[in-house]
Amino acid sequence: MEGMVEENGTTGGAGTTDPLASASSSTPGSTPHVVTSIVQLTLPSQAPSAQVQSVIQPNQQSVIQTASNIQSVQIPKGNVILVSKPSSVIHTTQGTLQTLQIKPEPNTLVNTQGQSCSDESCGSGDESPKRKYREMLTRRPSYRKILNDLGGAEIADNRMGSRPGCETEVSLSPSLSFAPDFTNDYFCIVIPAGTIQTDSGLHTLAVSGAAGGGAIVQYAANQDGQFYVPGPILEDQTRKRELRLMKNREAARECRRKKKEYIKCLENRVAVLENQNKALIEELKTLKELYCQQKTE
DNA sequence: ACGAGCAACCGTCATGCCAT
DNA sequence: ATGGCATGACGGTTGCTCGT
Repeated sequence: MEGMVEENGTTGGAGTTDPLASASSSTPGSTPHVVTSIVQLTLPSQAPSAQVQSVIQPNQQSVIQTASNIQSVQIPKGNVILVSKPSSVIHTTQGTLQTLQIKPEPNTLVNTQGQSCSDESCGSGDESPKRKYREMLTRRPSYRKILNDLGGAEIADNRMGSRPGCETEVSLSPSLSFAPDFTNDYFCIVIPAGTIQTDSGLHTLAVSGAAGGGAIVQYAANQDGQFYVPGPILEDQTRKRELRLMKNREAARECRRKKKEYIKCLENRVAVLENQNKALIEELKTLKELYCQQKTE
């Protein structure tokens, strides 16, 4: 296990990396005990030039390293991961999910635990068609749960800044929506006439949907049949909704970013395992030949 | 040029999970 | 119990490719 020949794939920028292709297109070395291979890995939100390489070594170690600012992480199970980007999730050849937390000094030890991927059951008494349809679909374990199972990898809190221009639409019920008019300090015309039956005076209206969170809105009706909602109350609820939508928007962005990273790491793990498999097959072949030679002598 | 098909991305909603 | 966060699902938009 002394000789080392490397195979090195090439890749484009972060958006065009295909670790699977780069891994499968390579060929193992011809030296009998060579089981080292390099698979390129590009982590999301890195500069295109910041490529990452994954190396399988004879003792089945897995090494992932970037082109710059290399930090090494020794993993007890015989995996070595070199990364320069925090909050990355790496699958190693051991079949375990590795979560990485980069610390200032190199050779940082990271946790190595198995990944639990048990499905969640989602029973519910709600029998709405949409709910039924949703229940038909399987729900993956959340990335947060996976990370928690792994011992709590810290995801960098690099959220993007908020964007202006949120909607002002407020949903009152599945069939009602309106655009508040804040030119009036006290009441806004909110609902077309005829959508709700009412008598005169002030009424209360339950705001439905996750956005509203079951809030109660007071409203009044005029002779034209138009409904009014007290401005300050509506303004407050609209502000809360906008805040929530904004936060959720950013959360969705972050979630997608993590998901992409997770998928890339899975793809790279496939590439690593393929290379490892290839190398082991090669080694087995060599040992068989050696055995046959000795047998014939 | 134009429409269909597709993939990527985004915002929103619904809901599970966790901390308090 | 409740609020906040994370994420799956859904629908819409946009850009690209390809066939006509």
